[in-house]
Amino acid sequence: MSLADAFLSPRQVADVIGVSESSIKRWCDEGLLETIRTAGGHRKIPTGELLHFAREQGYQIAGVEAALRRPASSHLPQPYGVMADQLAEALLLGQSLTARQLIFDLFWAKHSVSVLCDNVIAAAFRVIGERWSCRQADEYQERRGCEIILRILLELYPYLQPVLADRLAIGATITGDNYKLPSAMAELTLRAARYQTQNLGTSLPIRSLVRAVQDLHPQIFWLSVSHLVEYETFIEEFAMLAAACAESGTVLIVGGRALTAELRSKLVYSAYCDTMQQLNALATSLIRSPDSTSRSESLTRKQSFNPTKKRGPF
Amino acid sequence: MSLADAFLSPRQVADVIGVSESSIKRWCDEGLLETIRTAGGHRKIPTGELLHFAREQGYQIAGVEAALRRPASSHLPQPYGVMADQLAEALLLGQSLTARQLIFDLFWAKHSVSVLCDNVIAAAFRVIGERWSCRQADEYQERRGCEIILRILLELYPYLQPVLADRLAIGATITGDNYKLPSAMAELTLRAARYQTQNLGTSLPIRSLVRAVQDLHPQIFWLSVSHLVEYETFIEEFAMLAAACAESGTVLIVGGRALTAELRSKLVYSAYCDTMQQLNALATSLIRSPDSTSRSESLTRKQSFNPTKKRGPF
DNA sequence: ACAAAAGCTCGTTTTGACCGTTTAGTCTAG
DNA sequence: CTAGACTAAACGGTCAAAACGAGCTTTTGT
Repeated sequence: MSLADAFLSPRQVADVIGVSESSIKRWCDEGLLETIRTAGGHRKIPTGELLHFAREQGYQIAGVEAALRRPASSHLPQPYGVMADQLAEALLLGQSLTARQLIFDLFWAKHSVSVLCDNVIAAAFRVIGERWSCRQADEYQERRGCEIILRILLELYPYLQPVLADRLAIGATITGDNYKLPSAMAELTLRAARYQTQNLGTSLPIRSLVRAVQDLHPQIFWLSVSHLVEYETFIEEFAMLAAACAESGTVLIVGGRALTAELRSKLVYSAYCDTMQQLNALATSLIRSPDSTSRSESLTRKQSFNPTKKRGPF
Repeated sequence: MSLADAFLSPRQVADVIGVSESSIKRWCDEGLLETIRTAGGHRKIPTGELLHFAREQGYQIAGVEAALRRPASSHLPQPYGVMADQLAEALLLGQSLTARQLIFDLFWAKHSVSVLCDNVIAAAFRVIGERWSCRQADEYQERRGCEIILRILLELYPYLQPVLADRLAIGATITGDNYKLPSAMAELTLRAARYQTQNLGTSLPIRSLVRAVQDLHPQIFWLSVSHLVEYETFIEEFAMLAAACAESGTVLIVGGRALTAELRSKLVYSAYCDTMQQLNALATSLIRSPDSTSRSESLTRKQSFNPTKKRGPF
């Protein structure tokens, strides 16, 4: 557990995934595994990179991982709708292991986290929402399912590629909005896009978010608005947040089902995202063209990332 | 972070970049790392030089702060107060790695999770609360710290003893109470006491909690009440929950700073816990004498687990 | 059969563990 | 407040184990 495990030698990596040391070295040199070199020229592989590589190549990692995701489950690529239904079922019943298996199988099958969030997790919660409105599910079942998913999402982090230096994204939800899941998915998506992330939590006053932007100067600020209590004050205070973001060169990305088109017309922001895939596309494009984060342009040019009318997970 | 971190020992540098102390010393002597020598001949590496070297070699040093925390100069078990202060500091600065290292160090040193929750985590948040009331800390810092701790606590689960069969504990917070941390600590404590746990989440209507008890028939139901909005209806609805617990032979354990002595006098429950250590003692005693959960006795005999007046973490 | 990928060999270089000795820092007694 | 005692950590040096690179052999997949 100590930090000493941050880097591994080729021998260690070879043992873990069960190939020869030579292969590891070759792969390192070919760039399949991101490695650093010691002063003397020895390769060092960051543990995170190993986990990412293992998923990429489909290698099973000896030990805990193998037990966690036994290949027993069906390898047939089921359509997302079916997976979402299965996940919804498992979550309603509180079967956290089944849910985890399901998510990990998909993740291991190299589905991107943004796709996973949109097509499976958000979809599952839409199913759960329908059941709930039909009185076929109780509130505690939905909430328990939410807690389960939140934990599973956290378990994915170690398998993501290492973060890029100087790429910070922070985010939160506003006062009165206690929906953790959309914000958690946004965080995961941005982390998968190699941003270092800090989740400030739910139900924070915009006043405090402004200070966070001023203190941390993130490249991205995500704001998830699933529930809105004070319409007027929100519009007012949101302007302060936008101003702070403009000031620090931060891209302000908003999302959430409480942001109706009518409300959005009264807000100034950098981008609106309906889905995690849009968020992913946006985050990736920002890395490729870092100049678009320049102070002068970040808030003036609204980006449109809303091609579909399908209700998003935010 | 203490100020005296201008210079590092070879050991510290070795920990940060993940090589042996010998290598660091060799590199120093070869001039790859510029070093100062003390009068007695010990090497001292300026932090700036380390950062420069790491950048040169491509090392990602995420855990500088964490490693810098090591020099504590003595393996003497620091008093909990000091640890709590250090943890509060790290959390306020958003240094998740430092916080994690700190918690894990204590955990590895075989401190029980309940002690850890009470004397370090809860204590740290009291410190943060004081800072906040003195305007020395912002709300987002407190909330970010809370998110960080929640994740660290989740990381501990894999290291706990397996659960005992047929020992289920579920819990939640009531509508309007969005304090996740006390409930999360309660869950961890019960899990450490070998209960299978299900956290239903925050801000749930008691009506739904009743249904959860009826559906799941847990041995324990924990209810954390940190914030109370509707005093009267709470008293009323709580009686329903107590009745449901009595019905299913569930031990109803309550806690939280919103439960004043005056309010408690109007409630019927199995036990009130001020601290996680009390909760732990209670949970353990229930396993040893499972007959005490029998339907007839569970709610009639109130247990007193409140020997101190110290404000608890609930 | 054949090309590409994986694994192996070998002489050289780097690393990390070991160990007896010295320094730094803390604690206690005068 | 200083002196001496004591412990943890750093020192220097040695040496076996491990990693390096380059070229060669075996396996795999079509």
